[in-house]
Amino acid sequence: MPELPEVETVKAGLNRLLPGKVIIAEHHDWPRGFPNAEADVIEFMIGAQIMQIERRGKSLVINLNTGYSLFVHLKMTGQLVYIQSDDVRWGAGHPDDSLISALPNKSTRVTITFKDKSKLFFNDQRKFGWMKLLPAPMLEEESFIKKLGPEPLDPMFTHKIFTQRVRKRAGTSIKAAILDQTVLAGVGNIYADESLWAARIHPARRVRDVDDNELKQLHQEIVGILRFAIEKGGSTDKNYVDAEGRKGSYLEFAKVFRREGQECKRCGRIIEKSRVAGRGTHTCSHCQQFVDGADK
DNA sequence: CACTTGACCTGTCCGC
DNA sequence: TGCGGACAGGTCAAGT
Repeated sequence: MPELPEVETVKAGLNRLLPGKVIIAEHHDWPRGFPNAEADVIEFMIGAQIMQIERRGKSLVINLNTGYSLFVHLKMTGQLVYIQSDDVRWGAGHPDDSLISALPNKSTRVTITFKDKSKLFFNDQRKFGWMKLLPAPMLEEESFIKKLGPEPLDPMFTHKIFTQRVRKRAGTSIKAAILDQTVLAGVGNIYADESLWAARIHPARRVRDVDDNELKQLHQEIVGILRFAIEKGGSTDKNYVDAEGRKGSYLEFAKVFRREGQECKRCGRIIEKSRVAGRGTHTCSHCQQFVDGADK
């Protein structure tokens, strides 16, 4: 569920909290959550100082002063939560209005302890997320990063670049095309549905049946919605929290996502839920007409 | 090669 | 109340 706005929010929080911290210990109990955590690798993070944290698509890069970086993907239910040593949520079980009451909890996969006794917890209920410790040159060689498309919020990402890249997926649905991380990096199910509603494009339409003006509009909506979602701290559907355990509020402003059965804010018709590109998909059947191409 | 589907997981919800 | 199954959706591998 963490998509670009959520990961960007986590990144900003970590950048306020972590730089300068010195790692003194690492603990993990889910091997696939930290697949290269052998002792001779971990030694490159023990004693290391945290530098800047970066984001690429939906993944995070926590740079260390040893030349190594922690490469993290939160996938669907991953969280990176930082807790001061005197925080009541740390093991005390004091419920509050955040989603995090006590840490570590049963979803905690990795715990990183700093010299000042504060901790960073990597929690992941569904165990799809992972982190890897890699030297900078290997990070650039990671096929996952190499294949990622452009960053939507980069000023260089114009509607012309967007159109050119989306058109390479002519035979697939427009929703599948914008979810493809090699076309552009960072859009997931929530913002795909929201952008397509805003641009009045039915998600199941083939790319070849969507005209250039529509793609230009879609590009504008994607960029605008991602920026707005970052302002709102991202979307919390079930699990997502930022680096301090706080929920995001974008879904209060969502027009279609998880709003099936409600009235469309533009035309008043009922929002429907269907399945497109293998994902739950929310549309207004009036605002987003499904038009099949005249060919075939 | 282009594209779709299933696997990876756990927690929740729904019908019986 | 319990149980089976569907569903949630990011990414990769396997299948068509």
